[in-house]
Amino acid sequence: MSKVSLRDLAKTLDVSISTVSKALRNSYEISAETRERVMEAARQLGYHPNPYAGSLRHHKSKTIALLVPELTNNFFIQAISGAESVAQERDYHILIYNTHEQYQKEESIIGHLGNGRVDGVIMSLTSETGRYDHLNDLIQSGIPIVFFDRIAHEIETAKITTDDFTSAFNGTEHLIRHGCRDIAFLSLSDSLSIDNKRKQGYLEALNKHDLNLPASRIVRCEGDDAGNHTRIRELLQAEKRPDAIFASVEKLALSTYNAARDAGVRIPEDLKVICFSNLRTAPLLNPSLTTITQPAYQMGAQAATVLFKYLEKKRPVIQNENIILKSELIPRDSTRKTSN
Amino acid sequence: MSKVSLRDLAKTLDVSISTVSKALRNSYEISAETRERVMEAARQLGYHPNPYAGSLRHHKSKTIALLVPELTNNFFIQAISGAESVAQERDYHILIYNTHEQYQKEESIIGHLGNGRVDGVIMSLTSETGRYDHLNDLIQSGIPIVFFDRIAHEIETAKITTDDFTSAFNGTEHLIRHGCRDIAFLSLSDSLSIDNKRKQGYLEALNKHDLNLPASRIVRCEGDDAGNHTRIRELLQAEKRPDAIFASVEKLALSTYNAARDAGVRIPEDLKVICFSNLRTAPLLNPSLTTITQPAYQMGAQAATVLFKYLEKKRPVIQNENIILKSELIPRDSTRKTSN
DNA sequence: AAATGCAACGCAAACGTTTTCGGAGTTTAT
DNA sequence: ATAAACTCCGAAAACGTTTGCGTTGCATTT
Repeated sequence: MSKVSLRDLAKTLDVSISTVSKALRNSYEISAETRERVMEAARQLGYHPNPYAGSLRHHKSKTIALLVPELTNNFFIQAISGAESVAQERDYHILIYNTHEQYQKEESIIGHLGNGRVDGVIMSLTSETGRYDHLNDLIQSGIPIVFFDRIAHEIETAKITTDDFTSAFNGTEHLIRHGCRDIAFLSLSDSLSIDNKRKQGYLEALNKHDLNLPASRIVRCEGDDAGNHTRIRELLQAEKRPDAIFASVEKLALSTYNAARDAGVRIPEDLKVICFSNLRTAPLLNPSLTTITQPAYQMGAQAATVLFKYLEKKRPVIQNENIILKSELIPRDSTRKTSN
Repeated sequence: MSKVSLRDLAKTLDVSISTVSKALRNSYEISAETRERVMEAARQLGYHPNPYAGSLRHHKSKTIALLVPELTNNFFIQAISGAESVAQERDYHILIYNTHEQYQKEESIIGHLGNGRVDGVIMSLTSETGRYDHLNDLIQSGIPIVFFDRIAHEIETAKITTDDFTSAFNGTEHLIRHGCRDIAFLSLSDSLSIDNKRKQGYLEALNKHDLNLPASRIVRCEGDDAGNHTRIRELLQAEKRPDAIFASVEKLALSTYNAARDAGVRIPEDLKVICFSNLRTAPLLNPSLTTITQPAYQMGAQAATVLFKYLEKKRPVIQNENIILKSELIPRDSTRKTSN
């Protein structure tokens, strides 16, 4: 039972190809009787239309691309899961690409998406991405992009984010209320919008509470886990170590846990830790980890919903729009007040 | 700058479409001079070939599908990541589908993959999947499938698994060596090959050590987290509770941690826990979790490698082949020997 | 001078659809 | 009875490629 085409159906039924095609699409031009015959034969022979032939005619692929900077990451996975659910409902297909936090890969992949392979793109930027020509080119060629989390402000389109500034502000205040005065901020990138917003929220909270900290309290980390580990360990073993760490992303908090263990620094007695995270095991950690949890699944679902809404129009140019969802601060033991 | 086709290039260069096409593919039929002119123009106008036109001609899409029963799952994500890396190297594209542990979805998605959308499939079965007609049909229609982890023995093709029997055997012996005599096994499915192998390994170890346990020590769990939680809590609060739990999958171990906390059962003093898991935070849990960790990334990469090897042949019929990778037992505190 | 060879290019078919248009046959209206 | 309208279907173009083959012009060989 090899592939069966319209032509095959037409031949066995002794009608024309166009009749078969119309019958399958319930055209009014076809009599009920032949329609039934065609349908039956299609079922019998296991006919499935060749998607690419249709794509070629319609300039629609019913496929979107999903670009993320990291795959083994709870946040992105949940977002992907959300987008996938919406796509499955709408009979869309999802091509997935890992940009590995590399601008060069992002550019290359976006380039390959040019000519009709996908109808639209959902993406989160690389931590290296500082210029947006490749993205603008794609949009110019008629393929809309919806951003989530790591967005490009400069591009006019729909962007799904969370209240990063407020969350970071609240998170920092949470630390201050629990007795911290020397809070280090672990940053991932200088070019990323979310990183900057979180940084600003952190600084604004310090400012409100008249805490003057040296610029070195903002520690710039990288993709490399091992490097981050030693960087954080040095921070914790320095002359004057911070009494709290605000990790801008989950993996930096995990590195902090490991580094603290190595350095003999107790959490939360010696060091309180909070971070943005979608870790399911946060309540089970030792100690349980205080997190700011983003609605990752909803962000992905929302991004897909917005994209599909526009894709169903004839000329899909997405309006500039900022959709901001709320994150949730979940206090746990890593920021628990201690006697000393 | 809208989409530019071969025809557009031909028109601006005042040559025929076929000349342009051949020039771009470095045909010997084209002079070096025109070849350069064409290349330059293509670069200038940002020409990218329409992938679907090519697919239509060649019956090759350079695309594969990846079906997993769950997305928010560390094992599957790492496997996906491995497959994606290999695919990106080879310029293949990956369509991703979540079957949500539902046979019906699996069947439907497989059905839609019939006519040329993909060149091949990499998948892990649903816990509900007990019949394989849909998969056989797909293979009959010329689209090869490579299984990983949750495989279908009945289908002749390449299958990537881990040494589930041995790992479960060793894991159970590990528990026995650490003083456990009443070990419960949390199972996920009766139809899944890996679940059965793990169960057999568990039973064989019990047998070797002359431990006779009632059949009720094998607890059949489900997809529903809440249900599992109460099921496990009841197990722990029963008259005579087990002194160890062997969770066949990660999420059942996490439910066990939660249930133990609810029931006031201490790990590892009252209950030792081991499980198959790819959790990055296993060392950071309270207590740290003893795991049998599968080489998930390598499994995905391996599956992709095997698939691509066959796809490059003319008639891709995959030989029956069992590729078995080794899992690693990593002892941690959840199975630590305690005084009492 | 005629025949042959070769280099460089264009024609056209094909992949599997969808859709416009026209045509044949039948029914309805005048 | 003739014209008009309607029903049902087929022919063919188009989407953007690739490729076998034919064609042209020129140089080389006899």
